[in-house]
Amino acid sequence: MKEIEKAYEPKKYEDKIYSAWEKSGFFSPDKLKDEPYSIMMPPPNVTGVLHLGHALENSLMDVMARYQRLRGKKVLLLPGTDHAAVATQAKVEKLLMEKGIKNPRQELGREKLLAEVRKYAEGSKKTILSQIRKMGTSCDWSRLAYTFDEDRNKAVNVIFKKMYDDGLIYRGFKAINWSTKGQSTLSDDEIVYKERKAKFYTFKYSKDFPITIATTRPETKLGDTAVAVNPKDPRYKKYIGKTFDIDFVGQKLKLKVIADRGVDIKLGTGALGVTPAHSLVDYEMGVKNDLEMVQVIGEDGKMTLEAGKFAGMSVEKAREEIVKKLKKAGLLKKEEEIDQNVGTSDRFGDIVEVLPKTQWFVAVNKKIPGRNKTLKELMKEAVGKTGVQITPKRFEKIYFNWINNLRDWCISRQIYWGHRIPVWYKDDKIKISDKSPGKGWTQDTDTLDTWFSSGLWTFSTLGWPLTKVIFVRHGQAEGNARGILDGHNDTEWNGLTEKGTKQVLKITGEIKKYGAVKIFSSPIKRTKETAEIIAKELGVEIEFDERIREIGVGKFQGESGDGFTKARTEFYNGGKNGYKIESLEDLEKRAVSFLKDLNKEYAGKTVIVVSHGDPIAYMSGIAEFSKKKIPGDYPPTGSYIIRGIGNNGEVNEDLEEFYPTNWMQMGHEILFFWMARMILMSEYALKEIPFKDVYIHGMLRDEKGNKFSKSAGNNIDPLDVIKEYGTDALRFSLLSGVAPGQDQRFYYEKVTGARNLVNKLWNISRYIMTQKQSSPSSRASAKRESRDLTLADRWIMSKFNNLIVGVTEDFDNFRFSQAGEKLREFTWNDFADWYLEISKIEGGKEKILKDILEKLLILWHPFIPFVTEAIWTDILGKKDLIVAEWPSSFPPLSKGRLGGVLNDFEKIKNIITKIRNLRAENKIEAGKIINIEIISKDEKLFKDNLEIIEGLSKSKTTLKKSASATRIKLLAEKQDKEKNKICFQKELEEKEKYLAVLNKKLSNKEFVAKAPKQVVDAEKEKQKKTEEEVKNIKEQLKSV
RNA sequence: GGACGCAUAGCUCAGUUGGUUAGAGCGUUACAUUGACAUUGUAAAGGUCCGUGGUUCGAAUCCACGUGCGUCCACCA
Repeated sequence: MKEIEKAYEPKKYEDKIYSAWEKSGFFSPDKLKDEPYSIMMPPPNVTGVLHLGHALENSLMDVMARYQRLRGKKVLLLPGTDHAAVATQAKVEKLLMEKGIKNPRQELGREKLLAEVRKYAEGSKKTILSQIRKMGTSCDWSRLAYTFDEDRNKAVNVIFKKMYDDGLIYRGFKAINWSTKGQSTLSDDEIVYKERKAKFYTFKYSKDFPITIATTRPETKLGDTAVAVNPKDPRYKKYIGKTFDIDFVGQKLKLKVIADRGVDIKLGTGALGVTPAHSLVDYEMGVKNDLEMVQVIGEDGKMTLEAGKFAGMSVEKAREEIVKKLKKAGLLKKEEEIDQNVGTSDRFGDIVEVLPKTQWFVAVNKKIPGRNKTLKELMKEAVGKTGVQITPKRFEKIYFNWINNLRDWCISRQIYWGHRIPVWYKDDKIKISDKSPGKGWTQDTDTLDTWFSSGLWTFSTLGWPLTKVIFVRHGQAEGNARGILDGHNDTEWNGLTEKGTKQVLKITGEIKKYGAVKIFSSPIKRTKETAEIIAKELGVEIEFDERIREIGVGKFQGESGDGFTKARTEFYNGGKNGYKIESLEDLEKRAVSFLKDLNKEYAGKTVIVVSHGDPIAYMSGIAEFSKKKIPGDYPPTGSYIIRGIGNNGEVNEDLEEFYPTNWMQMGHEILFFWMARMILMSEYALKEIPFKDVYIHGMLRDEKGNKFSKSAGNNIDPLDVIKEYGTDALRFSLLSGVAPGQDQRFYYEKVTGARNLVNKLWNISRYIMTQKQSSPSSRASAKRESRDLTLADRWIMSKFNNLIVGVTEDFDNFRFSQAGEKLREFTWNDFADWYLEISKIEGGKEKILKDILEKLLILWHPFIPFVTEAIWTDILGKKDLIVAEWPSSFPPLSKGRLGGVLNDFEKIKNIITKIRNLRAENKIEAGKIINIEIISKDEKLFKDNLEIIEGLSKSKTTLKKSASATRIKLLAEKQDKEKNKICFQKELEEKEKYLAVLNKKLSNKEFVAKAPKQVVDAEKEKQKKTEEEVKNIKEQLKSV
């Protein structure tokens, strides 16, 4: 065996191991079998590099993916990135501005700016992907996706059209959130509220208006069209319904007094000015009361012409002026300072104005045609009992709370970077299309909210929108019955037989439920007849298409037997022998062209394709055409195969196989942005939940508990941590000592601890594998090799068995931290500190040690993949740890003996610890062998394990049988009597106190009567034991 | 205004459905160390589980109220 380094050196292994993993193919589910298990990576924004939060996410996903893979699942962990529309454009614009381009949008124009953003995004993407690799994430790179690539764009366009057709996406002139700095709309969720001081003005619009109102924004009052009061308010009842023409600081206003139950009688003056154009709440009141909208603030953040003489002023300036005028006119009643939450743009940072604008919205309160439910209702139903499970559960409440407050979602943005809204205009006509419908049409200039495409992530990554195709092979024809080879020509033996007709009727009944919208058929007689039967039964239209006809068999037409084989051979040889037979390539060409067209037109829908043996075998992928062997698998006549057909005409089984996804992890800050939208889109498009389980993790903070942020300058690059401590150490430190949903602090001591642990495991392995065959340190061990298992053996096996069960349970319940804790405890304490030390004494344990080590590495692998792999291959010389078999139990110990073994071994451990303790208390030098006498009723147990006791406590021990519990005597040593006495007294005190507690408990009649019997018995047991111990210590005390 | 979370050893945090003499890691103290590992070993010290009530045979755990910190949401005019 080659030399193994004393310490594990991550740098030497990690990159090498990662590329070996990639090469192995096990990152892809295509090489795995059995039950599918899927996790979608939350795609990081291409706004920069990954931070520690991403490192945490990668660790979480990967620990789960690897665990499931080891459990034998067919795991898909799908990687990707997010174009992050506003975030990315805002970032690039900022960079450009720093370079001196004052207004990038104006100066560069759409195309040039887009090119800049794309360049930045691509660079960022590259960095991010390499960082994900560094984290050891075992994702399937062959399925890498990007929210802004072609396939995802198609998904966006398809769903946009579907929602538009269903009336769920509409265009409307409404009050929306506007970022002046970003020159774009924002959804309600993109607003960050910041607390600030504001002046709260109480005033009258004019002398002749009877109601006093209060506001922090007098300038918006120029756009007021109503005053709202509570219908129950006696002060204002008489005015409700009346309209007043008034003069407000020189501006003519027409104010209607309206009643609204939402108005708080006690707040302010109990009346408020309603500005439908500049407040979302007022807007809703406006809709209810049919109020006019007067826009006094413009998109540039300045007062509009509607604001009369204030036009052109900034909002702040107008406010100042108005207050001045009110004061002068004696209309200002009160001016007080209050704390106010002001909405700001999360990406641009400026204060968000509300103003009216024509935008695109998703209607959340409108019934979906044919489903009699609103999107909001779908979202509500999807979470909880039978739907999505959220860990920890409390986030369900937060989710529902959000849903209840949900308004229509504004999805159009005025920025350039993002999916262009697939809407075209010509005069007053509107068309939804991904490309120009023709001359004179212009596309909407807006782009979509980034969360619109993120919402599709769980299924747009799996090939959606697929066309569901039911490939039907025609029913039995004359030719089939007679064994005659039929090409694509119509011949006299081409019609369906009676049996054929029956076959078709039968399958028609079966495929009815899929709701196909169209039948495509080969025009040849046997398929035509088949298609017609189906069409009649289902009432669906047929379209004949030459591209799915049977292959041309040239001169073999009408042959049977031998000709059949010849024709097939020729088909795969590409018709080289001059028979003029169609080749596989020919078929491929026309079939793929057909399927591509199909997917363009019927994405998201189901169609029936009636065709023949060869084309169906090819199109459905049941035969291995690539190997150019004559396919053995044919669909029999009158049978059908259902397949999803993807963008490139390929068979796509991913959606079928991996949806809904099994598990998703995310931070709580993204719950509404993302989780809610994914649920919305998935329930709407697929009528399914996007994932079965969501695991919410907390936010990472720095060692002081502050958020990581650029401005605070406390950012930590995960790569720096990896460089110094290794990926495994970083991963384990992020996953241990945390509870789901709870924020966690990152500090280096924790990483060091994890690094030490990794190294410990390395050295345990090194020791076990480099041990010379049996080097017993004492006399008896040579004999033992062939003997039965010792107590220590049985103990470690029981412990290990418990570990397997416990860790498995923890993983299954997403208790990663606890699984890690258990593993650490076993590895370091039980296995290394006790068992390994015992093995040095008892000897002959090579096999047990190796067995446990191997299985232990498997248990550890999800957490610390690199070091376990390094040990597995380099030290153990084994292969493919990544798909090793997760241990179920180890080894077969009868349950009855288990408890006894653990108990007995505890006694041994106790004795050893006590002796060590005695040594320390009496300051006996470490190497010295001391003489001990143990007097105990467990004398036999100690005798059987005397070697261990003596070896681990460095003592020479004599045993004496007694009826009572265990006593230890230190012989022939000058003992520190006083100290010993104090020691014993202290112990005695403790024990007596405990005994008193037990006595009290057991003398409580109610306890004995009402507590479960097990509990009472356990307490009695403890009482008995403690009584003995007390007696014992008392005796020892005497002898000191 | 509503909701949620946190408060456990000097520090950072675990603690699944109420049944332990309340745990871990780091730190601290003492001792040890050239054969797996100083990224180590052995031993020890260290807690009124925020407070007050309640439910219960039994509460760190459930309930109510209070205190301090944090987060989210909202028609905060």
